Amino acid sequence: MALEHAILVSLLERPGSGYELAGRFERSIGRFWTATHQQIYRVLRRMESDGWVVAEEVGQDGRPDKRSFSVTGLGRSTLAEWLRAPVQPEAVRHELAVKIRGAAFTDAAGRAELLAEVTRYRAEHEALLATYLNGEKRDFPDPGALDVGQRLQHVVLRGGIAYERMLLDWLDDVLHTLRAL
Amino acid sequence: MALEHAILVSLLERPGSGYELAGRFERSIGRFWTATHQQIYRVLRRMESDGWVVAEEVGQDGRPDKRSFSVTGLGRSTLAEWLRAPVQPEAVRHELAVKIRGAAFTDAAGRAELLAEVTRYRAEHEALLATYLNGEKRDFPDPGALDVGQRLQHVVLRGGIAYERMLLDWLDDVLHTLRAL
DNA sequence: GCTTGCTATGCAACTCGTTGCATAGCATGA
DNA sequence: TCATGCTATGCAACGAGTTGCATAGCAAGC
Repeated sequence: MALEHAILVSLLERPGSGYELAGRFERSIGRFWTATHQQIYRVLRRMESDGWVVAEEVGQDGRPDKRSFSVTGLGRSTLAEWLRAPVQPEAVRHELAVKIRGAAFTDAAGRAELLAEVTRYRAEHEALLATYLNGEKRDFPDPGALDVGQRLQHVVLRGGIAYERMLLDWLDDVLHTLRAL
Repeated sequence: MALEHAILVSLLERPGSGYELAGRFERSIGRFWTATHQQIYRVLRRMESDGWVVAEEVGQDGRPDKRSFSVTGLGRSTLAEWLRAPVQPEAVRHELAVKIRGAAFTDAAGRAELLAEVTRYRAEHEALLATYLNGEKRDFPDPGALDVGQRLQHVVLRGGIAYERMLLDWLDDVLHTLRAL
C-alpha cells in the first residue's frame, strides 16, 4: 500500500487538512493516485497515531475548525525508506480492453453501442489532455527556471500528457477497427 | 467490479478451470486485468451459483480432478448488458510517479537509488514490450486474414504495445531529468 | 533419495476501498 | 425563502483484494 506515501509527498509539498488533501487528490495528485475523503481521513488518523504527521487545529470563522497536517521527521524518514524500495508491480485494470475483447461475443447492435461509448470516452480524455496542457502552460511557463521540486512535478505531468496522447491515438485505432468489423 | 466480466470474456474465448484461468490472468488477460487464483476461485463459485457459468468435472489420471467452466446463456446476456454500460472511471495508481515527486524530499544518495530503480524498471518494461512484439508476430502474422475475435484481440495488444513504447520514452525523459538535477 | 516444481483447489484472517449516510453553518442564486 | 453547494469531518457496513497456509500426487533433476 502506498496511499500513506502519496499523502506524505503531498503534505511535504504543502501542509493541509484532510479536506484539502481530498481536493488535491481530485485534481493534481489524483492524476497518479486516486483516493476518496474516507480513505484519506482514515489513513491520516493512523499516520497521526504512528507519529508520521502532526495536526494543528486551525479555527475558522463561519465554518468548522480544520486540522492542518504536516509531516514529522519520522514521516520524512519513513518516506525516504519507501523511496529506496523497488517499485511494486502495478495491478492493471483496464476495463475498456475487457469490453473490446468482449465485443466479439455480442451482436452488431452491441458493437455499435460500444463504438459510441468509445467515442464518448475519447472526448473525455481529449478534455483531460487539454487540462494537462493548460496546467503545463500555467505552472511551467519557463522550464529553464525551475527548482528541483518543480522539475520533478513537470516530468510527472509530461508523463500524463504522453499517456493521454498515446491513449487518444490508440482509441482512434480502436474506432477504426470497430468500424471496419 | 468487473473481474466477473473479464472471466466471462476469457471463458467465452475458451472454457477452462479456475487454475487455467489463473494462468491466463498471469499471461494474456493479465495485461489488462490482474487477478490471483484466490479471487478467481471465489468469484467463479459465485458466478456458478448465480448461473452465469456451469462446471464440468473432468477426471485426470495422476492429478486432482479439475472443474472446467463454460459460460451459460445467462452469463452471455449478463456480459452483453455490461458491455452496454458506460466505462467506469479508472482508479489510477502510479507508484513510480509518487516516488518521482517524493524524490524532491530526499538527498542526493536517495535520488541516485531512485535513478537505479527507474533503470531497472525500464529494463523490465523493455522486456515486456519484446514479449508483446513476439506475441504479435506469432499470433497475428497476417493481419488481413483475421476473424472478428482475433481483430479485437489484436487491437487490444496494439494498445499494450503503444503503452509500453510511450512508457519507455517517458522513462528516458525521467532518467534524463533525474541526471540533470 | 530428496528437493523442487507443477497441476488443482481451497480456508481463514486481514487490510483496503467503496457506498450511503450524518452533522453543521455559511454563501449564493433562483 | 428555499434549495443547492461548499467547507470540514466522521461512522457503519459491506465488498474487494492480499497473504499465508494446507492438501495431494506426479514429474524431473541433482
